[in-house]
Amino acid sequence: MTAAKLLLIDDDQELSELLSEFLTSEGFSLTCCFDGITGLEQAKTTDYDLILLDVMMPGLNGFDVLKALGGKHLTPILMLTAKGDESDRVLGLELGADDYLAKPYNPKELLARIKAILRRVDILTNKTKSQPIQINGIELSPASREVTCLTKPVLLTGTEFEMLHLLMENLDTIVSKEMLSEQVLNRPLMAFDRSIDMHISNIRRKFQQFSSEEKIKTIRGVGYVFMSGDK
Amino acid sequence: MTAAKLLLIDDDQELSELLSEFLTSEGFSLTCCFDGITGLEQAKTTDYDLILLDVMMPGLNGFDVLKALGGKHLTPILMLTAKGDESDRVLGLELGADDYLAKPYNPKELLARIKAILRRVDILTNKTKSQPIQINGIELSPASREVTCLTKPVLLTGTEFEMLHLLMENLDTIVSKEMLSEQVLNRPLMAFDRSIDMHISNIRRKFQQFSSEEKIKTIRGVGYVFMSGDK
DNA sequence: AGCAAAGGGTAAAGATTGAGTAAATTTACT
DNA sequence: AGTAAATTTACTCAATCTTTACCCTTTGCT
Repeated sequence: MTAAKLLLIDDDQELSELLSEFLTSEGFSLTCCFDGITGLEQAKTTDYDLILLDVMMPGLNGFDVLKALGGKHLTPILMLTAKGDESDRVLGLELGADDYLAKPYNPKELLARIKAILRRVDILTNKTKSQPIQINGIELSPASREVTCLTKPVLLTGTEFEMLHLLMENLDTIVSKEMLSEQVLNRPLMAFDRSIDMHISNIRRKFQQFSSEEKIKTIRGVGYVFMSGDK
Repeated sequence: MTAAKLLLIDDDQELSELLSEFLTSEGFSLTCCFDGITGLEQAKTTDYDLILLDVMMPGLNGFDVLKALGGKHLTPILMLTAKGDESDRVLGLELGADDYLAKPYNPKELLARIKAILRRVDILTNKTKSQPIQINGIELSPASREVTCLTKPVLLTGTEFEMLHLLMENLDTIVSKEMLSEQVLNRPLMAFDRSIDMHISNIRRKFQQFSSEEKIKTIRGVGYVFMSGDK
């Protein structure tokens, strides 16, 4: 696994320094913010693997940041606090934190908890990616990278396969062009990039001979949806 | 969400009883095992959403169970222990536990931690899509960008969809033209801009064939309201 | 009531944007 | 080098968004 990107939000610069050194030596890449506002800004603009969030901060405190991020942020959050207060812990977890560690903490335990969270994320995001998907006569098997339509094989290129896979994983849910570009082509979507359109076009063509009904619906200005079609 | 299935592995029957009662009252479905071997057996044969695992048990202890389950079990594990020993916690987390709570614990905190883990799993397996909105026979699904009126599809353009979405989210609440312009068209409202009026007009027209009653009410000089209509 | 002014409804025209795709080019792999 | 795949180019066309224009309704004033 490539170095996980962590975001540390803590007003204690000295402690941050120490922690930064420790975690960097453990192979993480760490960004530090010393107040809630810049921390929140960072969290919203950059995609981190995990956020370490101190509760006690002047201005925007940890709970405020948690609230501002909303309940469904994708990035896991580990809260740090000087208080050992239990109701505090409960509140943090209810607001959307994933774990809670009281200061002063053992760096080893912090490390272990960070790893535990990242491992869970890793397991869960890889799990779905290996199970075959069957929808409406189309079967896609990630393990063998084969796709069949009504049991007959459909020969897709690697990118076409991944694109179809991502769409089928998100059945009846829009997958934006940005998402397709980032997840499949591994680069941000650029203006006037017609590459995705091309691949979609090719996928559609390869399926045409088997079935006339269009499974991949275009959502103009947004992306594409793989439709289950049972309406 | 349907009731999460939990597995409790703890040799302390009395405590298990209490915990079982508490968690059941919180809407979980709980299975108890009183030793490591049966616990391991259960964990392997049935698909639980979360395992609560006591460390101190005669025979196979919590760590042994953890090891036996292997590093990449899909089910998250929360360990419970009488010891507050840090190295113990670190060991547990390294062996694949997702969280660690020392006895005696506050039931509220346990509950919060259980929920935090389940929420993380939920987010990562992305079952938490943006929820469809249903009002008065009209259903709007943000995920697939589809709108139906009395189960029949209504074909809206992107802007029309977003405008209706914003109005339906603010049921019975006025949405100003300024708001509509900024949120949907991404620009400040200008004098003599009739664009919003046009879109509203088009939305109304597309719904006319299904129902005569007007859902979108005009508030002269201010904006529009989507009416729940039950008065 | 009468009137003027402002705001909204909407058809139609015009402008703009985004998608489809053939073909050419580049890239990546053998 | 040879080949398959991916990307870019270039062009068309269709969807859809905006503007215009005209009419109707409401509001507020005398």
